[in-house]
Amino acid sequence: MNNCIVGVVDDHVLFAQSLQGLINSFDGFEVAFMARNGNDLIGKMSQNSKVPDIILLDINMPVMNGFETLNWLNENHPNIKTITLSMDDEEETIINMLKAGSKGYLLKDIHPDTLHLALTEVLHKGHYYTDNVTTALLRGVSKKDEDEIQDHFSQRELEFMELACSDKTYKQIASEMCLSPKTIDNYRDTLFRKLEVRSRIGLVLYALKNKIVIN
Amino acid sequence: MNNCIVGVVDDHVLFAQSLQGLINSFDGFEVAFMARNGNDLIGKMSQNSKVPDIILLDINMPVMNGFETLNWLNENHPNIKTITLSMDDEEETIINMLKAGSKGYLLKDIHPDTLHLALTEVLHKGHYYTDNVTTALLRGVSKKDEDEIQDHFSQRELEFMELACSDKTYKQIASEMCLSPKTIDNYRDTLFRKLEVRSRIGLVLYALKNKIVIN
DNA sequence: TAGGCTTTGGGGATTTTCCCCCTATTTGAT
DNA sequence: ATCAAATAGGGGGAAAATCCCCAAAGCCTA
Repeated sequence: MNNCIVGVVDDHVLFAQSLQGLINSFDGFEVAFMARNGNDLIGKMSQNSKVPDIILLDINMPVMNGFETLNWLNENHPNIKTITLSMDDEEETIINMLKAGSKGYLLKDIHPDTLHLALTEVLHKGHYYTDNVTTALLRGVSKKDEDEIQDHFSQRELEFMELACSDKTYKQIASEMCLSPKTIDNYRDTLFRKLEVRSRIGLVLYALKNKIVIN
Repeated sequence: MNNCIVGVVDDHVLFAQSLQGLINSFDGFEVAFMARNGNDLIGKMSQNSKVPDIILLDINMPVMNGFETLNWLNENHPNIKTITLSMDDEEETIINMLKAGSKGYLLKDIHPDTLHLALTEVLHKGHYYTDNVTTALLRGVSKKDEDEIQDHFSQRELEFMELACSDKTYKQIASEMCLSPKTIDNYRDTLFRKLEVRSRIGLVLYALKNKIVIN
């Protein structure tokens, strides 16, 4: 059985080197090469004959960051599985990396055993998702906090927004809200200005993106 | 230290009873009551003085199903944590239960140890998300498979749909696609009929819901 | 009690969208 | 070789949406 080849892409030399030592100590894993950013990786990938099975990828790197690197890998080496290894636990960052196909998202302060487990799982099952990943994804599907929404929109505006996110004309919305179409005109205009959009489509996209209305 | 009180809501008597036996055998857990569906639960909750900490909830039940029951619990007993226990591993079902606030989603054929772990984690951390949950959520944020999309829409239609999901007029879209506005009219009409929608909003909602265009 | 916000409504004009109708070329499949 | 799509385009009209303007009642707060 051959070793699982791992690549490390991180601009923090000290961290990357200790990571290499750690991974080489894992049975069945070996670090084939290290790169300081995406550009460096591209260079090393074209020279090196050993294509890695798994790449550990930092996000914040100069020249070419982790997100760009991941997209390049998807295009050029779709079979390589990547695990993001970052200090950033911003929800949006996590989701962006997952959307781009990262097979795992680990914070840098995890226990070495977790890294070992992650590598093993990604190698055999194809992915390893920790709690932070699921939590981020979960917030992505659920409605924003009512209180937070109500700081920015009145009750009536919210009702209108909800109905605007549907295949209905304003006339129909007006009658559902028991209002004159002219009043609906008014809510629309107010929201357009408030959200700086120029069309109902813009309004709908805003409402969905910000989880004010759930699709 | 008091035992963690567990409620079981499931219409399969045999399963519910063996589940009760299993949970009672776990150290620190005890089943306080069982209900055959949501309605039954509501009745028992009003009589029983012992409010459970955790409720194990089946989805497919007569009279009042798991989803409705979960929403009732959210309204009336927001502190009770629920774990869904179902045979259905449909992605949409999973996501709906999670949106409604289920703290875990287990398939009925899991190992007893997993149930024990789930109960313990939900009690202490507030949630227990297995791989099936994360996978379902992940598919919810990522674009549908290109091949599958292309079975239903032509390349040009997809380009148009992408642009239609933005705060732009058809005139602007036409010029971005280097087409006459009349041609855009045509793509719109074709898609409206194909998707059975009556407005651009409907088109946008379809594209987003079906992950054809990612927001 | 004055100012501000929400809610409600209207006038009027301009665009945009929607919904039919129609033609023609190209390309791929049967 | 023909038929079915995809692609491109057009005419014309009705309906909706957009974008200004404005007024007034109600309600809360400083």
